[in-house]
Amino acid sequence: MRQENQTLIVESSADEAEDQLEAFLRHYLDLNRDLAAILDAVDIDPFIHRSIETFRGMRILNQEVWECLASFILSQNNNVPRIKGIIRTISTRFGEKIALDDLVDYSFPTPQSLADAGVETLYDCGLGYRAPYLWTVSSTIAAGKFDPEGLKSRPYAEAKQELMGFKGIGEKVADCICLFSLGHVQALPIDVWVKRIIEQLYLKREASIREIRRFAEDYFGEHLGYAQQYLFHYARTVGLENLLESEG
DNA sequence: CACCAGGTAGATC
DNA sequence: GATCTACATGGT
Repeated sequence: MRQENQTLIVESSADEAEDQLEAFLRHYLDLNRDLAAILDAVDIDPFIHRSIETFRGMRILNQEVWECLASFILSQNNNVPRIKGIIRTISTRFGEKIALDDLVDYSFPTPQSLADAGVETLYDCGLGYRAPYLWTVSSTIAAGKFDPEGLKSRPYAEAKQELMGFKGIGEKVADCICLFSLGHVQALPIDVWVKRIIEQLYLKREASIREIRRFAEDYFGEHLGYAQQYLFHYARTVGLENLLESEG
């Protein structure tokens, strides 16, 4: 998939009809959402203004629920390169091989394949203490006792609560799943970065998770998740210090 | 050898 | 509820 100016060019080895592939991609890339309206609504101060100015067009993907859920369980108290490495490892070991011309890659493993692999094998992939978390959810899904895709029909608060029922899924990971795979743009995953951003840019002091959430919900409103994404991306790629300077 | 990384569970007050 | 700590692993 590549973009040339205003055109997206897609090549696929799947045997789907063209219009189905297009419909899928429109949803996956969140193109059906009125981004301009959202950015307009959250563009309320110099910090987020600069983030929007710099990254206008960035959208939040609607990832597959299972892949998103599993990936964010692995993300807890972990760094991005290692998270990527672990996902790469389990995909190579338990996913399906996918080929397009001379490109070869592996799909994200199914719940069943991870359930079959067993906890010990997952430890071997370097998951650390997250191994039993991932294995348990995998097994529950494989046994038909939980349907991740079924969460799509539920309101934000319900989906979040159900997700938090699993060991290894706390508030932050649940919010990631809600935002990145269920389309709930009011969800706010508060990780160390979001905490830092709200504290340094807005509150000018240390604050608890509860305080951060209360402030951000009140301040940004219903499109909180998108506001977060623009600030987060600016802080991580350009730098939080650069945002601080954009005041006034 | 400390400290950190897209946190969470369990214990405790 | 708010606060404290252990937790696997790999990188500075």
